[in-house]
Amino acid sequence: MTELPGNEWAEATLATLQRRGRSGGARKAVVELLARQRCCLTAQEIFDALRTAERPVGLASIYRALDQLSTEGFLQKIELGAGTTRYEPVRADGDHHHHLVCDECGKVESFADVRLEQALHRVENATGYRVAAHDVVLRGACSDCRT
Amino acid sequence: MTELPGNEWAEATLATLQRRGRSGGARKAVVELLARQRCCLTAQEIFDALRTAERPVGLASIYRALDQLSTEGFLQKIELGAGTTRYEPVRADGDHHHHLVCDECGKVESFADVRLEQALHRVENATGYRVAAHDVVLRGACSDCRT
DNA sequence: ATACGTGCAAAGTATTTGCAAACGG
DNA sequence: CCGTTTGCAAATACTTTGCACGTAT
Repeated sequence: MTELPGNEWAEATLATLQRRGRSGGARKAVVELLARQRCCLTAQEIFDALRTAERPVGLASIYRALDQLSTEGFLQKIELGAGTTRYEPVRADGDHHHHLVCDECGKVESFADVRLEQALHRVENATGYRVAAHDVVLRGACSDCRT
Repeated sequence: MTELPGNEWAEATLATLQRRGRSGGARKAVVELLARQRCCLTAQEIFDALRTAERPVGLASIYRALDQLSTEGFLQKIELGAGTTRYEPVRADGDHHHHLVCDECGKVESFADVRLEQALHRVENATGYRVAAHDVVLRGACSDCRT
């Protein structure tokens, strides 16, 4: 039986941190919450979720955890243009995706497309940059909101 | 002789606004400054540029102008992930492009790629959304900064 | 013990808003 | 004139930081 992919990521992340002598309850709660999500969360959403359901964690600790985890490559920062930064797990592989935002209702979904990735890689190789990451955001009206 | 593309955009934008009974010196200065840029600017950069060189404009007026102009489709909002929003003219055509950011020095460049656009359009049609815009950002180390 | 983690409150930034005065047709 | 625009200052929203206390090894 394979585990839920989220748990796998959480366990690997926490194990790596612990090996580096970094452990702590607040960060652990953040990691475990993110592992269970299907899409990216904001710091405030994490704060609210942990406050009511699990282990309350100070907002500052959440920001610190998110900053560390994304700097160390466990999380990806995602800017969807609404003034708040979102974060989501960087899972082992096969899960690379991008985001689709509904300008009306704010809904966020994800999508993946192999040909898009191929086109991106071609461009990346042509830039002269050592490209470390790419983000694609599509904005529009979702099927519920298109009038 | 064709005009500079920037002036063309500025004139069309200001003329349209004026037809709608909307005119004013601060917004005009913002439009004319943006028209002369080769890449996207932040509100603060616009403030600084106008303060020293042209017509001083209050920061609040700059934010208001940028908000109106992007809502009305004259400007595109660009989020490059540094916590500040950038804006650039939406020119008539043939200038559709995306951005390349150096994580080390902060430099921003633009690029365009037909095959990337084709891949994006294919994806957009498959989403079920009415996609109004798309943004692509590549991040990495530029040729000067890659060690 | 020693280094890391955490929460709170205070400080910072980026952006928005209320309002009275100035402007434009 | 009358609606729009502007600048200032105050307010807001998000995020970061200083610091004293708590925790893990």
